[in-house]
Amino acid sequence: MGRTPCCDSKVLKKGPWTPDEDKLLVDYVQANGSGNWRLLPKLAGLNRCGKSCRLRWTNYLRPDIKRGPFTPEEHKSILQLHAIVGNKWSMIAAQLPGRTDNEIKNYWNTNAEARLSLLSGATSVATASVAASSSSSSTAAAGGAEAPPDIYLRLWNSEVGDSFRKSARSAAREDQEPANASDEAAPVSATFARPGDDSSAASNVTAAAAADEYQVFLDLAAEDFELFHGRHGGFPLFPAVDMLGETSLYTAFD
DNA sequence: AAACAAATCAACCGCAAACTT
DNA sequence: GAAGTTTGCGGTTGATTTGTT
Repeated sequence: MGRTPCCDSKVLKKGPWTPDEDKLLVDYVQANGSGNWRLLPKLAGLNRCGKSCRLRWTNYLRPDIKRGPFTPEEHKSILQLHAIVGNKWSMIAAQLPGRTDNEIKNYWNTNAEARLSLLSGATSVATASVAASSSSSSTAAAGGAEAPPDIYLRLWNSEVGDSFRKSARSAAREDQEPANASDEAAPVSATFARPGDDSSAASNVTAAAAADEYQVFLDLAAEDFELFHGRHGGFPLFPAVDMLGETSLYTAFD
């Protein structure tokens, strides 16, 4: 799918914004709203590409931006949320009012060393949990199916998931009689088998069925429960950070 | 005070999803 | 449904600031 370059004009300015440019942008957006970012620079009298204007506005000029150092609470939230969703900076930012994805991303990268040293001592538990979540970005980047965040696995293995499996199977039986007598209880290990995960030597029908069920569950969670909103997310039904205490990998950090 | 290194963060780039025609 | 356009995201870069020798 082709696309024209955003900043194809060589005369458009790049680099740091001047106070005058900031004022032009703020005045225009406050008067007219952001609307079409591609047209905005021309309308606002800015010699910038729309992409640059949008970035400047969302990361710096927006009136609700909270500047200054991260509070301990924000720090904790970032650690916990990252353990669950991985490098989904926009999702993390959505849970931290006034903070931008860029700011959080910079903060995270800036503190990488300290983080790693903590993790190195943290974590047999962390490995499993973080692996499930961090793979969401790596597999997605590799073009594979995006792995779900850890919260889905927890839901899947909770009473909610249990209930879902039962209802799904009863529905399947109605569609497909006689029932397969062996499908009653998928092995516990199979509850972690996700589509594409063929690590099990016995990649059998039961595991595949469990994986299919899990995918349906994910679809339901995304579409019907609306756990994920917007382009990539935001999860308004996401538990408050304190509720994630049991999955916190970093409590020793405080 | 000068030179260098490290840390920080604003901004850019390319990609892909979402949207429009 | 296909093609084209716009928007949003995550990764990365590079300029600036701060700290150290």
